[in-house]
Amino acid sequence: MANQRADARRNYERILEVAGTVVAEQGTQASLREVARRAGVGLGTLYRHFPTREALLEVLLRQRFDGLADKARSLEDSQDPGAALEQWLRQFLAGSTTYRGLAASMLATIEDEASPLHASCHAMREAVGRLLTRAQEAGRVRSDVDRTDLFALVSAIGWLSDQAPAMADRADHLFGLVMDAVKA
Amino acid sequence: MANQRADARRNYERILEVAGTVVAEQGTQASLREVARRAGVGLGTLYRHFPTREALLEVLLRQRFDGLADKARSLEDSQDPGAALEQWLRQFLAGSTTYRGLAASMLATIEDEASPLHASCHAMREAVGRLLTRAQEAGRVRSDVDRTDLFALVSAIGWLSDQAPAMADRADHLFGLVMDAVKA
DNA sequence: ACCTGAACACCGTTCAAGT
DNA sequence: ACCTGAACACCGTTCAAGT
Repeated sequence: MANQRADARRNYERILEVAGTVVAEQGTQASLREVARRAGVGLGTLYRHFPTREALLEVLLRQRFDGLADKARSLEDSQDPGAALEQWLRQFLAGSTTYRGLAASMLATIEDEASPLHASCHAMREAVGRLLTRAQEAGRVRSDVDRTDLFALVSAIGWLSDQAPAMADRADHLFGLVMDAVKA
Repeated sequence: MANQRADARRNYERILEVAGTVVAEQGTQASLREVARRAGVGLGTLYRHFPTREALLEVLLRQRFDGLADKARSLEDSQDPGAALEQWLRQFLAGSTTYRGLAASMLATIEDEASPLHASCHAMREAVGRLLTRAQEAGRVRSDVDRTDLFALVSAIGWLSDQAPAMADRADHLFGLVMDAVKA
């Protein structure tokens, strides 16, 4: 990392920066060719740094997961565990609708034990697990619901928001329904 | 329709038949080139009969919607309106997980007033609307839930099933949670 | 070490040329 | 009237050639 050539490091950073922009514009299916083009870099250079599209997306996702993990930890002291969990899930939903395909990418990464982001996800999963356990112990959430159910249902609402503006408009309502489903 | 050339009609039927197979194998994103190839037809012929991928999928979807509309009508006489609605939604879910991308296509078509399948969808929507109203009048379903909420939530579970085997494995459980969400 | 872009094998879509 | 496939403009991915 530290001992790589300066141009290589610059290219890496530049690709990531441009990828962030292009993915925000076009979603996770954005053209990698266009990323290379706009980064002013050869196509091979992009592939050298990020062998797969996943590898590129994963780096973009890492900050997102770390931020969500921090948020979960900061909510652990809340006096109202039910509200704390709901607040965190709402933040997760908001984050997963930033661009098209993100909800699917996040869900895939969360459930992928082999992902390079496993450490980062693990921290987030653990923190959310504690929020969930506390909410369940307070009798606010059904005991037959686990973390994965929550990630799945909220990601699904994120996906719905991608499908049509009419769906995005009722995302709040659907989120409310799902929260009611989960409550004890 | 009736006065078209015999070869044209044969091609139309052949393309549809092959498209059904290929889409079942590869999902809604299947290569149209491969459909034409396997149908033994020029690429231009496929485009002449089906100007867009949507046009092709729509024909494949039509039978599905008609079948679901029939099913809804047959459930209208049930003594248990809550169970009838749930049974129909379960069938909708089963149907929407037949191949990858189907849940998204169905949801898009249902919500698209301009679709050529509008008539077909309309019949289904009306029938489901009656099932829903009866369930609500029987006090079994929340009054703040509409048809679109149901289509959205169940399609979302269909989408989840596409994302990973682990999700497909818990589709029943998630369906149960959503049903509880919707109940009065 | 690292970068570059041509090369390959695919797409979707259009349209001139055929029958 | 309809069919065909070459042509065009894109992809993702690899890799020989350069610095």
